Amino acid sequence: MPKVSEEHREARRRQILDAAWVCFARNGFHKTSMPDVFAEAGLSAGAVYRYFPGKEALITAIAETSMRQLVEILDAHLRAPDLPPPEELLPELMEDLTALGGSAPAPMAPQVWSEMMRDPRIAGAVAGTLGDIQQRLAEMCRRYQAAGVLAPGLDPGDTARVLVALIQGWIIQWNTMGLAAHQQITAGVRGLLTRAPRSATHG
Amino acid sequence: MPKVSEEHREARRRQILDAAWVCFARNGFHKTSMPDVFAEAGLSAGAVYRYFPGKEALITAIAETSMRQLVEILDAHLRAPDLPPPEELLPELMEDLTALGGSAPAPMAPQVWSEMMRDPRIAGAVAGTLGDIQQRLAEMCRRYQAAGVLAPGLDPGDTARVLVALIQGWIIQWNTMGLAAHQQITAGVRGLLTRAPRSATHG
DNA sequence: CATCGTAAAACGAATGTTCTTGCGCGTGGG
DNA sequence: CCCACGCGCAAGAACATTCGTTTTACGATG
Repeated sequence: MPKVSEEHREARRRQILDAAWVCFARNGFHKTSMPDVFAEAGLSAGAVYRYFPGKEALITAIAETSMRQLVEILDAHLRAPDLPPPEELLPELMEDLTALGGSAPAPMAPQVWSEMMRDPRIAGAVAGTLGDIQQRLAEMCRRYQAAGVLAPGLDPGDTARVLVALIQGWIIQWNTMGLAAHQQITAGVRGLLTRAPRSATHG
Repeated sequence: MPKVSEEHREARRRQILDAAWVCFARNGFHKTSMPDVFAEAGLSAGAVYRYFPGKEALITAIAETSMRQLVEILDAHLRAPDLPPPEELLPELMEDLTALGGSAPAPMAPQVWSEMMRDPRIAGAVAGTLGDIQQRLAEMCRRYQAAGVLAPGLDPGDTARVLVALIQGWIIQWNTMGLAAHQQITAGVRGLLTRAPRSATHG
């Protein structure tokens, strides 16, 4: 017989995860101690350990959430009746990502990608979500090809992987080198894609 | 009066840095303990601390070195009489990077980029080198434009930043998702750039 | 009354760093 | 030329913290 409502339990989980998010974004996974999370959550050690078995569970949950944010943004664009022009797609995605948080997009992402290399549990929890991202971008490529604004000879899956890589590097540069780098990349992408191979000109 | 030759001292530094490189590549910066480095170097704690003030000095030195590797590869290409065709440039760079180490290129890079966000000393040590990389790529863009294989309207600096982002994401995906991802990106880049805006068709 | 949460203490393990010790070689007095 | 001295180098035990986690006892609450 539960003594508190299920919503209360879920709210506590969120409270803890939100606190962990703040701490991880501020100091990184490794330089964040569990007492840091306790303090940020305003909870005691016992309370946190009642909801999560340990620090690694917090990390994997946060890592998976951070990647899923991008999937949801892509889904929102896919649900819309039509996509922005190709040269505006990535800039819009970056703007949406920035709107989620602070001044730079996805501040958790670089350390997630770094951690994937050495922590199989994080890799397992995140790899599927990265595949989802690629799949959404491939679908967008197909739509562009159907609309005649992208060369039909391009493989959507391969092209999507290139876009994933570009997004990853974009996020890294925005987070490490600041807004100026972001604006340069925006200009560069617009310049490249407004001259990009389209069905109409290369079909 | 030094009791050992200067070459001996420099050899010891290299010995320690090489050991740190192996440890950091294997377990990451944070999951590598100083005793790990001692063991890998075959030296004692006192010996290592005689040559480096602490762990952070090792990290920054390794981080800077790892980024400079890419600069040197780019310089090698710039010294050559002519560049490969644009669609082969990035694949060749990735091959050169892979030749330096194991099965994936620049295994240190993702954690360096992640660490830049939170450690100002690493950011300071690496930002300049990243700027060097961008500058080399911009020079390559200018050469391509002069050769008429890249649209002259593109800003070399902005385009170079896009290439940096693409390389960063490429390295991440190769390291985290394996060789299959690399091959997909290679195919995607070739597909995009063989249809890329060139002076001859858009001039 | 069972449960949830708190506060605090304690846990062993592991961390980065320092300290003390002694080995070994270059050097200066014989 | 030889030998013992002395110093730089390295070793590795020992340092104080800090870590993640568990446990304790106690109060609040449904």
